[in-house]
Amino acid sequence: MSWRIDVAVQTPAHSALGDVLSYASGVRVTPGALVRVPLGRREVLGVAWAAHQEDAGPAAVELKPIGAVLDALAPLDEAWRDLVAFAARYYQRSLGEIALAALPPQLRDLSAVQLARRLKRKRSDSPPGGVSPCAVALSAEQTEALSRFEAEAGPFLLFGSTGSGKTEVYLRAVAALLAREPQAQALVMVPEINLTPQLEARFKERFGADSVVSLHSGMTNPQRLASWLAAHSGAARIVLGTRMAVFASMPALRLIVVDEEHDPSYKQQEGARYSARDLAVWRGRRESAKVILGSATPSLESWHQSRPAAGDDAGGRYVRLSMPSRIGTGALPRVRLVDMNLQPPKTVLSAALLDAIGQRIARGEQSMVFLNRRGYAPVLACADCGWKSECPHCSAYRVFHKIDRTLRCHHCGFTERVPRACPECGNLDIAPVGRGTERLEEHLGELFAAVRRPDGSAVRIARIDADSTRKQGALESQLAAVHSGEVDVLVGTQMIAKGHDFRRITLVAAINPDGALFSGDFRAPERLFSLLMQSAGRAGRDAAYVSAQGATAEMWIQTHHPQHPLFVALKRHDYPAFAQGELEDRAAAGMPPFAFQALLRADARTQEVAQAFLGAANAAADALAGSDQVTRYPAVPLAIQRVANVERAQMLLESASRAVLQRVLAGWQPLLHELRRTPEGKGVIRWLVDVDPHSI
DNA sequence: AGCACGCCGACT
DNA sequence: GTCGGCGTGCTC
Repeated sequence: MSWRIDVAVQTPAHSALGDVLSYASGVRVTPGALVRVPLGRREVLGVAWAAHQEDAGPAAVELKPIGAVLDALAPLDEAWRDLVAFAARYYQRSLGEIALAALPPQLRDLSAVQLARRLKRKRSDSPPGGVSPCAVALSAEQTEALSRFEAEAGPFLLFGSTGSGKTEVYLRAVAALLAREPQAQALVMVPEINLTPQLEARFKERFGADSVVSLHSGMTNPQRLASWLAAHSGAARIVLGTRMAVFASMPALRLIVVDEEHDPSYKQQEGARYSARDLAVWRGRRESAKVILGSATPSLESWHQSRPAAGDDAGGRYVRLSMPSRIGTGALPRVRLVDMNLQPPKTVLSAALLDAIGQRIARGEQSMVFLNRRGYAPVLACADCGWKSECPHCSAYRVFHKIDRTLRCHHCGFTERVPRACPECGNLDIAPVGRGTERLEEHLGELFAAVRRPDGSAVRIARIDADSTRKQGALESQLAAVHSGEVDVLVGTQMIAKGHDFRRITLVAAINPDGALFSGDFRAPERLFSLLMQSAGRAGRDAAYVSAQGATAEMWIQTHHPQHPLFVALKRHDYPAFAQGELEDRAAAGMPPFAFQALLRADARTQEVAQAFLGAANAAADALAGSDQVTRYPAVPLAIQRVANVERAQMLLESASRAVLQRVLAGWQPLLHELRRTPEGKGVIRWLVDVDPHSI
């Protein structure tokens, strides 16, 4: 008796190979089993997807025999395979690409024997797990949210302001689950690696170190394999991780938490461009696991999808659980708008803001100033001939980093020492234009050089951004310095606005947030509002500290548009008002969440070649059923049109129906593969489809 | 994606 | 005369 086994292997999307490759086997291989199979001249890891019994008689084609079956490991279950299959289909990628990316990288290199040995070693330690009860009393809002969570099916949108105690709700929900069903598993996702350690600590404290494993790209390969195996075997109760964790194999999954669900990092931006938040909701429904999406500023998609009260059928499918109040007495910080139109021209820091920071210094409190631009200045320019520090490989300026006197391209990494004189005309007068965090740090240093702290010492200014935290452990040590009070004024990018609890900060300032108000990206206001709300949440987290100081926590915003509805809503901490306004605009303009989008992008040596491919692709789509219900916009260059000498162009597709858009995309895929072999496809370096794109 | 094959410039 | 550049093509 012989079998044909269909195996998902890592076939790249461009290869136009089928979703699965078929191999011969003398025995049936269980779907979901990990196998090693020959592919070309090498042997690769694959996941058995289906087994077909071959009729006796001559085989149509001679199949290569399957290699080793890694049967020390339980096969990936059907629910997991369904999730992978759905993600592959929805995001227009191959099955194998998603499946293999979802497995720990080390599994690819391990032989069957090595894996068996590893598993034997693992089994020896026995994890006893005890849930330590929590002494903290719940607020009325938390109690209400939890009881509705227990009573209803969800999915739930936990709309809780910063400091309202969302994490405690997650912990209780997990605790209740494990009390009811000790062998159950919960998946908890956070947007960034930086945020895992403190959450991990809280979960381990509550549920025991052995019950919790982490899964994110900052871990070493052996660590990731160990965590993955613990999840897959069911030994781990709680898996805590970043977006990749949505694909963790968890046979007893009953609960999924997506914290800060609005965060853009849940959308993968390269390779398979999936949204871990959306997949989490899909997975929850498929596996009957309850899903909680938590945020103080939900994505407009989730907000639109949620209904405010029980039994209210208006709105969407999500149950909205609101926790508007901060725990304890800490009031939300007062928002102060500085009208920059009334300031002297070229003001960087208004006098009123400087005064407020000075008062904080005098009282021994901390301030945080953020600016979304790292480096010293975004451009270096020649006053004489107009030369600017363009990157020779990208359509962008190289940023001036004063610290090491370099010009660095933030897109391709091209770095050179700053020229002494203008490379065009030899003029020595080349000057930085605009400012980044480095220059802001320097500027603040000058402004406060003469100021003394209460004990007579000099004011201490620190900066946290991607440059200052490049080294391993640098972020942790810099955060620790802020926590221990070694810093008076902290300067940084949005990195400092997310998640970290700075208890002694009583002032947060956004220096120049206006860029996002009128940018071409329709999601920019949503991101700005969320960022400012989160930043405001950094101030005065420690209510006891703030009131003991007699201080008021404040969020300062310098803007040329103080009447902008975004700021008006922010001033009142009124996310619902902001969301309503944005949703009305989106509805009127026929944009998400009222329409569904996809991008086709092409990269080539020249813009013409890239656009010609998109043009041909557009024409090819005419023939597809449903294409009349999909608006196809003309091909345009990307905002940054050239990166590392590659020209990039894209076209947008939009439809009121997700299903129709999906159907068109699915039908398009083979046509796009064919196009590559036509004259219009020659010279295209790569093309890719981005479903539900985040930035367009 | 890998990893081959395949046809043109600077080296022992 | 070879070593090696990366252009094109294939992988059940």
